[in-house]
Amino acid sequence: MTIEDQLNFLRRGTTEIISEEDLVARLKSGKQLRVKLGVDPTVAHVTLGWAVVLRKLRDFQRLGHVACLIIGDFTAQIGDPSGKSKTRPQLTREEVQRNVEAVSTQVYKILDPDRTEITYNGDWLGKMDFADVIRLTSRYTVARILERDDFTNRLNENKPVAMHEILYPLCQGYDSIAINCDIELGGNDQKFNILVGRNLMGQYDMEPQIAMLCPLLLGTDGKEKMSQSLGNFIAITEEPNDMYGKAMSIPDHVMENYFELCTDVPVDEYKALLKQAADGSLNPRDVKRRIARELVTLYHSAEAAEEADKYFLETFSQRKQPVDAPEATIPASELIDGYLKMPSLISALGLAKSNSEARKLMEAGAVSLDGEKISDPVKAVHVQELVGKVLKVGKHNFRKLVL
RNA sequence: GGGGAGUUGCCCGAGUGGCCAAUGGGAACAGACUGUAAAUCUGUCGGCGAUGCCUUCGCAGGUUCGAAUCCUGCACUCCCCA
Repeated sequence: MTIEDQLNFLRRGTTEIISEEDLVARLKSGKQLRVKLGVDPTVAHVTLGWAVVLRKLRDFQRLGHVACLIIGDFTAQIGDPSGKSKTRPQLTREEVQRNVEAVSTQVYKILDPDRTEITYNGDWLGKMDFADVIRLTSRYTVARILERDDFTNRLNENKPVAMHEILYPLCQGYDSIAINCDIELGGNDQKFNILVGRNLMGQYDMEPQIAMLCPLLLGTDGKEKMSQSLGNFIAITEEPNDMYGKAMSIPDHVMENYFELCTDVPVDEYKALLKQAADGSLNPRDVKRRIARELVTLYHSAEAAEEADKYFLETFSQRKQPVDAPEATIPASELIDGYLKMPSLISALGLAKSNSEARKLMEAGAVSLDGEKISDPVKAVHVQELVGKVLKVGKHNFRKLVL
């Protein structure tokens, strides 16, 4: 691959490279580059949004470079203020530990383990004493920290900004000092933090890192960035049918975003598909099916993608009952002389949060048995009327009832 | 250190003694419609063995037949002054 080809390959799905000349120079040097990505284990799932930068990191690995993944076990306890309009709750050690365990295996669904170094920033941040912290803070000014919109906005709105939050960029910047990488990757919202790292490296007489920024993936709502706290996310560990279904629920206008950032479909190819969808020669739904299939293929397999596609067409497009709905055992504890009430069954099967919710769903006509609506929540039903039938709650949930 | 304002359900935000499980908006969920969506219309939006009962309006006490609403203390936040 020529340098030009490498650059084009790396450019896909980035918004900004600071600076591109530096990147070219380092690619030309021919040495194995170290590429830093810091992630805070604040959540227990790797989402597609997070996968965007992981995939970019993997792109570097494919070119023979090394991924330096920093698990922010220390910084997770502070909470990154980026893009946040309020102070984030500080996580406890136990919560962080749980997330670390979950996440550190999930990342290998994307990364090549042989070219990945994982470090924990608690190893250096956790060892600093107060004097070290003071020394670090003396390298940056209050005015420069307050340049950040997240803080000025909050100050203008008379909302609190806690002291520890303004230390966050310095913590992340210190990570860059600690592991001294060539490049730091991050989402667009990380620009400020990454540039702080770049500046600090200069202060410590190091070659400043190159900042490489990826756009933020929009969530399945098509409005906000994908995040676990907003619930608009797709996790890479999601079951094939769920992953497929969620992908199908994204609004049309974010399809390009998903193609570019979440799949390996060549640019020319997806542009052509989107054009056809726009001029009406192709049903946008079928373009979206392509995205859904690509995703399931990436994180499961091509076969799983085919099956999810089939399942989707049957249950959603044709509104049929799936041939093989997951089985659910009717809990014996719900039975009184062989009878039970539907709301308690529905909540016992986890299809509603409470009996009340189940009752309300029934009254709204959201519950059916073998295609027949049942809306009387009070009526006692005998098990024999249920066994072998398919219970549907809402539009997505089917359960074949067994004893 | 002094003075002032505030804390309500997932979020924003009404409510200043009974008609309050608490107006309104957003989110979410469900129904109809559809291309799966979006948009639109409709309904739901604390819990329960449910024409009733139980727990909610920062936390803890108190006044009252009765408190989200009044009093006391505590915690937290913001503003102005120093």
